[in-house]
Parts: sequence; structure tokens; C-alpha cells
Amino acid sequence: MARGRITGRNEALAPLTIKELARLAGVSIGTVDRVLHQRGRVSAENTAKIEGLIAERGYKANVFASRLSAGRAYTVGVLMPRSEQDFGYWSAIEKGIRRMATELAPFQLTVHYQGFDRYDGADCARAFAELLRPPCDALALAPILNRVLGPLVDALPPDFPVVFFDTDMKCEHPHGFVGQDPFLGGQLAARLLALAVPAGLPLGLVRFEEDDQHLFQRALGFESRCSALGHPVIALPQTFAAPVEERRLEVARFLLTHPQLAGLFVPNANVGEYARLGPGLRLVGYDLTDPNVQALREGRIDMLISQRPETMGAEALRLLGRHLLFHEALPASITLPLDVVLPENLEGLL
Amino acid sequence: MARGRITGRNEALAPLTIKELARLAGVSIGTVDRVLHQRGRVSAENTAKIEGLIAERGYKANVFASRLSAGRAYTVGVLMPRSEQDFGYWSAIEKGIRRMATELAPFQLTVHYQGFDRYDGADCARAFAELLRPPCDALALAPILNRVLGPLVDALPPDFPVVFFDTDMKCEHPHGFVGQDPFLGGQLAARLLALAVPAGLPLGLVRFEEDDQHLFQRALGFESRCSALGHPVIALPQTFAAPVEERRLEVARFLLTHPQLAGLFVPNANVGEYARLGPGLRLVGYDLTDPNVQALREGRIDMLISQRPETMGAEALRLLGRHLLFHEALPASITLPLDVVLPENLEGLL
DNA sequence: CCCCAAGATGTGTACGTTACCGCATTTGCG
DNA sequence: CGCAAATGCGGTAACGTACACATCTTGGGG
Repeated sequence: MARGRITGRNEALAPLTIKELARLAGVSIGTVDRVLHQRGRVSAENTAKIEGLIAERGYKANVFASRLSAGRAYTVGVLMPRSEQDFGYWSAIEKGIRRMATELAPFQLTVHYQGFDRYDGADCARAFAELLRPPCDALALAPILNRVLGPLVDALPPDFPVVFFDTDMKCEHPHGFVGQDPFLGGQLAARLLALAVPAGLPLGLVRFEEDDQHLFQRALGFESRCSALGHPVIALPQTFAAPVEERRLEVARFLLTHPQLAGLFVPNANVGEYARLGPGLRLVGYDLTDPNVQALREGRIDMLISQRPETMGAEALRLLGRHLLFHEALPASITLPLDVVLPENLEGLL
Repeated sequence: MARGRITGRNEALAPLTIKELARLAGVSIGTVDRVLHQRGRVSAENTAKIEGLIAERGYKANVFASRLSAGRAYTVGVLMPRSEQDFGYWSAIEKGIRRMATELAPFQLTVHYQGFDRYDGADCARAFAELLRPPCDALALAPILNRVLGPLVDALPPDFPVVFFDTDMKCEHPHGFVGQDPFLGGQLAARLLALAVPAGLPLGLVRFEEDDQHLFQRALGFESRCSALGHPVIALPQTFAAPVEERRLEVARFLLTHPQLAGLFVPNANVGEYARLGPGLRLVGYDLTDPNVQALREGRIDMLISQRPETMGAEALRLLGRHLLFHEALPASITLPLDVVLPENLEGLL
């Protein structure tokens, strides 16, 4: 096995073309084309013969010729919360999307970008409608407001290509997904704190009221793993939509009344707000937002978990691009790895 | 900025073609073509006029038409140590290469794969020569044996596309690089152990004799960071090419004579061999080889640092593919992020 | 002054696929 | 049986680029 030739397609010095296929089948290229595109008007006999040849010789359309001939430009719509929301979490995703948009531009693929207010269903619906105005050949979206977006997506033509990112959403419409596993992320946080504090000491968990599946799953994962690793969990109860400053005081009080806590897990990007509240307290948070990066660099946060948002945006778009341009199967799912971020490997992840 | 259109090229409803360019310049497409490919035989006047138009209107060749017309298939050679060497470290890289080869196959790009014995310079030279037999349009290689490969690469035509992966090598020939930063990796290991053991306790470092820049840099990074974080380092001196089992005993003795050690860093994939040698000893190692993954799952290793070998192989090939197929700039460099691997995020990284 | 080389430019064809047109043949139906 | 509609099939013009070749222009040597 020292030497190998890797082609990924059936071996054939000169790739099989439509013309050759037509010659082999004793028909014209028009007939082969009709079989390939299932446009009908071909006798059962010829259809069988051609399909047999295709299966046997492994015909694959030449993507260059195909795209050149088809000639049309594609447009992909992208829908997600405004970049500035959630402590800038979305801006990294947008960056990845813009990067991939540039990468796909030479393939005549244009990206339409539309942000919405994640706390405003009407704005979300407006943005969706705006995006769908032709031309629009595919959609990548973060289904944060699933009650609004669910019915809208289900109303699309069944073969309309859709990819979700960040959050998955149950819906009838077939779709791809690019995101991470929040439950595992919570478990990872538990493991990190367990490594960083003496065995058996209790760990703190900050809860949030928001109706956010990610936060919920992360907390769940954290608790399950802590229990398995022998660390009791003390959770700060949820407060509904308290302002940041107030919430900060609340966490400070919580830590004062529980001095036995050796570590604290904040399952979202807010973690930067709670740095330095307890002396010697190990702090694990989520997301590479600017304030968090700063806090990590200065040692006010010990570790961060990241879901590589830039890659997420880029991959979502790449999936759609490859589907539109090269007919690759779409209902594909990508689970991004969970990054453990420390000051030393920060640079490579920005 | 709620709505954006992202195209990455100059706005123009119908993309600028050679034909249109010729019309604007008042010449034929042949003349434009000669200017584009710098084939000469065009008057200074026309050259200037056409180049002006290209700069002004931002002409980009249609990649599909370009590739279709050029018509030829490309062949890329890949050269690296045999998969089974280094505890299977290379097999993950090979896997990434095979994946990318499949992905690039529809673009008429064929990959020739050639493994060599990393301890045998003659075998390496043989493999290199074998690979270069036409057709061969580009080369991706792991320059492990730089004394052998350096001169060979420098002897290639100056515009022959070359990408190094895993290790970089100083050489005259322009080349891309895909790899990681071993110094930072060592620093990361220091940070991880510092988090996992009480402040100020000494940390152990296993040295290896091999003439391997990666190992050397990792050790250096580890020592520098430990010093900054206030942990003394006790290093096990190098032993030249001791067999695995003997080396294992040596490490065991080392740990017995240094019971004060709270953690141990093994800067390569051998780490699995040294699991469970000291009770309560925190163990940090390198690379997601099968034995290491197993040891991590079973808790015999606490943490692993990985350089995402599969991605490395894939990206090296992708770089060359994009260069050959779409004329993207080649002397590009990709530094892969350092992964901190724990049982909880293991799955996503395999 | 003519001829030829070299320079400058235009023309034509090929790449493989797509989509449409038109001709022949068959089918359906009153 | 006749005529329209449907079916089966071949032919061909794009798509934009690359490149070989034909054509036309110029200048210098004989």
C-alpha cells in the first residue's frame, strides 16, 4: 500500500462524456440528456439501455461544462439575528458567512444577507419575506424564533434547499444543519471544572430564564456530568430578564452565601460579567465574544468553551453552495467540535 | 446594515466576459486573450487599453469556462511517511487526504499517494522520484526528512506548486504550509497542567532524543510557560532510541524518584505508554492515536492536545486544488488551531 | 523596389452540457 | 379513416475560454 492512486471515480483514462454515452447506446446526445434529466420522451427500451450504461460505466456530469451551460447565477439568502445582539456572538458567524461568500463569488453565487431582531417575531417574518423575493435559490438561517420560522419554512416548496445553523428546529421541510451539541458542551464544562478543583467540592451553575434550548441543554449536561464526577451542583435560580448590572449583583450575593463553591459555570456569553466575583474561584464560560476574550487574556476567566461560530457560518453557506453548484446531497448535518479555549490557543481560534 | 448583498466582486448584472472586454476595447477576443495570458504579440497601445479596462471593470475569468476549455485533468502527488509509523499518527492525515481527494475528483483532479519510511532517506528519495513521474502538476508533502527533501524540492521548476504539511522546512522554493505551532502547543500543555494541579508544584517533562523540531519546540514552550506560571519543571533526560518497553521503565523510575511531581507532560503520541505510572499524577499528552483515545476514554490520560491531523491533510490538498483549478494564490499558510481534547469533546474530533 | 520575417490582429474550433426546435412516427378519439 | 395530439428522436446553438492558425501590417535587407 505504499503507492496509491486516488481518484474517487471509476477508472477511465478519458472521462465518460454524454457524447460517448450516446455512441455506446446508439442514440443521440439529446436522448441521453433527456434520460439524465428525466425529461421524458424516451422509449422504455432506450431509457433502460442508457441507465444501464450510466450505472455500469459510472457517468458523472462534467461540473464545469454543466455550470457553464446552465449559465445562471445563484442567489442564497441568509437569515439570522442582528450581529450586535447576544454580546456580538452573531458577528463572528456573519464574518464566516462573508468569508465564504467571497470564496463562492467566482462561482457566480451571490449571497443576500438579512438580519432581524431576535426578540421581535414580526421583524423576523418581515426579514424572511424580504429575503424570499426572487431571485432566491436557497436559504441558510438560524431558526432562533422557531414559532415564527417553523411555519414559514414548512410553506416553502419541498425541494427548496434549506440549511439551519446554530440551532436546529424540528420541521417537515428537509434541511441540513450546522451546529454544535449543547449537552456535550455542558458536560465538557463539568469536566474542565472537575480537573481544576479538588475532588468532591461543589460547583456553581448560573441559570438563565430565557427560552433558549442551548442554555437549557448545557445546564443539563453540566449537571449530569458533575454528578458522574462526584461534584455537587449548586444552581443560582433563574431571574426573569434582569438587567445585566442587577444580575451581576445577584451572582455576587450568590457566591458570598456559598463560599464553599470551588468553580462556577456560566453557560453563555455573559460570563465576562461575572469575572473576579469570588477569590480563587475557577470560572468557565461560553463563547469567544470580545469581552470574554479580553477577560481570558487577563486571567479573569479561566477557560472558555467555543462553538467556532465563524466556521459555522462558513460551513452552512458552503453546504448550500456545493448543493446548488455541484448537486451534492443536501440534507447533510455537521456537528462542530467543541473547543476548549485558553490564553495559549486563543489566537488560532479567532 | 440590516440588509446586505454580498458578492465579493464588482457589481454587474451580467458578469464581464472576454467578448465584452474585446468589444469595449475595440479589438478581438484573441487579442484580449493574449493580454490576459501575457503571451505577447500585442501592441503597447492595446495592451495598455485592455489592462486599463480589466483593472477598471474588475474582470475575472469564468472558472467554469476556463476549466472546461483548458480541458486537461490535473494530478497532485502526495508524499508522507507511511501511515503505520509514529503510532498511527499519519493515518489520520492520510484519511483527510483521501477525503479531499474524493471531494476534488469531480473537478478532474487525481491524487497520487506515496508513502515512505521516515527513517530511510533512500526510500524517501525513491518515493519522491516515483511521484514526480509525469503526469504530476503539484506536490503536497510532509518534509520530515528535510536533508533529503530540501535539495529535491529546490531542484523543482520555480513555479511548480508545492505545499508542505505537518512540518515546515526552510527552502528556496516558494511553497504553502499547513500545520500547527508546536511552541504554543507546549505552552498550552503547561497551562492545562497548571490549572489541574495546586499552585507552585513541580511538573514533569519527558524528553526524546529524536531530531524532531516539533518535540523540541513543544518542550521549549512547556518550560517557558511553566516558568511564567510558577511551576518548576523537572525533565527526564533523553535516551537515544530506547525501545518502548525500556523507556517505559525509565519513566516509571523517574516518577518514583520524584514523588513530588504533580503532573507530567509527554510531548508526543507515546503518552499512552506512560499512563497510570504515578497515582494521582495528571497526565497531558499529544495526538489522537487509537491507543491514546482509548486511554483518554478510560481516564488513564487526563487531557490530550491534538493538531487535527485529518484537517491538516485535507487542507493541504485543498490549497493545491484551488490553486490548480481556480488559480488562487498559493504561497498561503494555514496554522491549525490547537485542540484540547477531553472525553466529552472527543467524538467531534475523530 | 520587392520580398520575407516578425509583429500584430482576427477567425475558427473545441471543450461537455443544456435546452430548445423541428421532423418523423405513433397514438387517441370521434 | 382522418386528423390532432403526443411521443420519440436527432440536430444544433449557445455558454466563455483557450489555443492554433490564418490574415494582415510593418520594416529592413537584398
